[in-house]
Amino acid sequence: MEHSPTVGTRPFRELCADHGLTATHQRQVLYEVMQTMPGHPSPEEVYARVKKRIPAISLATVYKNIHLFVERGVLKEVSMHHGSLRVELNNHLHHHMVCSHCKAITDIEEKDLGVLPALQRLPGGFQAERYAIDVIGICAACQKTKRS
Amino acid sequence: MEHSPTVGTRPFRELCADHGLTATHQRQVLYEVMQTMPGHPSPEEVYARVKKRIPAISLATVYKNIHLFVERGVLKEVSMHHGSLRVELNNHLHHHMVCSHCKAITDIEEKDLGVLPALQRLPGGFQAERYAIDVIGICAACQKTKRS
DNA sequence: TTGACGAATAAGAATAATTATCGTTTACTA
DNA sequence: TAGTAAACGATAATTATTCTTATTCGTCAA
Repeated sequence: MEHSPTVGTRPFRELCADHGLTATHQRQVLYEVMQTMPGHPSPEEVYARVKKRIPAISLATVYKNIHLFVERGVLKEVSMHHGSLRVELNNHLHHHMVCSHCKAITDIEEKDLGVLPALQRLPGGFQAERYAIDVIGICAACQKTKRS
Repeated sequence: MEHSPTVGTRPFRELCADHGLTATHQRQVLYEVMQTMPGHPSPEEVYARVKKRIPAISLATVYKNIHLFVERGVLKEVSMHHGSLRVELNNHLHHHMVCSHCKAITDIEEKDLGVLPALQRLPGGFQAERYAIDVIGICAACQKTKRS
């Protein structure tokens, strides 16, 4: 099975350099796997997928690198109404709709939600970097199965 | 040590009745303790405080009643960029500023943030009930202790 | 009022999720 | 290519959450 080792590799190395991370094989696979999981995967789910490509990888490594990615801005932590850590790639701007009944999280585009006014001059000298909006309510499926 | 058992008791019983909860001693203490913790306490922190008044209480009881309070709308779950559940009294409308460095959460009034346009007609037939905004950034204290 | 019944509760046990530790291996720099 | 710091993997420890069960609470009929 022929493949070019440089395809996809260079962008990842650049990404690591940009974020001050050393580029390890495990991290690259972790990152690639998460690119194929567009939702809000749990660490266990990511681990299961990565294990197919690196059977010897440890769950602790997955946790450590997820936290590291979050810390360095490669991933974004999704505010949780789950029982476990959830993340997503820090790609395009969107927010979340959280069903208060079944806890499902779905994405909503910023344009479908409207934009907040400027984030300058917040109380206490807080320096804003971004904002995350959770719209909380009842999803369509739960509306059907629920009386009143 | 004399104290009037009705002071503070009746409002709590009313609150329970309003939310369809039976008024138990543990719940009352839990509620009273949380009133003295205006921030966004974790279950462990609440547990530590409650234990001073009810040494026999179990952490599980704290968790269960916190969840129950959230379910019935007495408490509100704070969207977390913490590793653990955080709650607050469900009092007035505000959002949160989360420091991505020290994880502190401070409240921000809705008027200081601006208001979102209407929440009608969301994609997928999602029925919105409320929204919660997290402004993520660096708090004043962390700005000082951080180079570049 | 009192006692039996059913529902709701609290405690502790059990489980799940996450983090810390530590010996070994790997990646970057000179 | 050797030196050094960082990362890895295994597993233990800790923390968070759920489950189970004995007990308690409130109600209602006698």
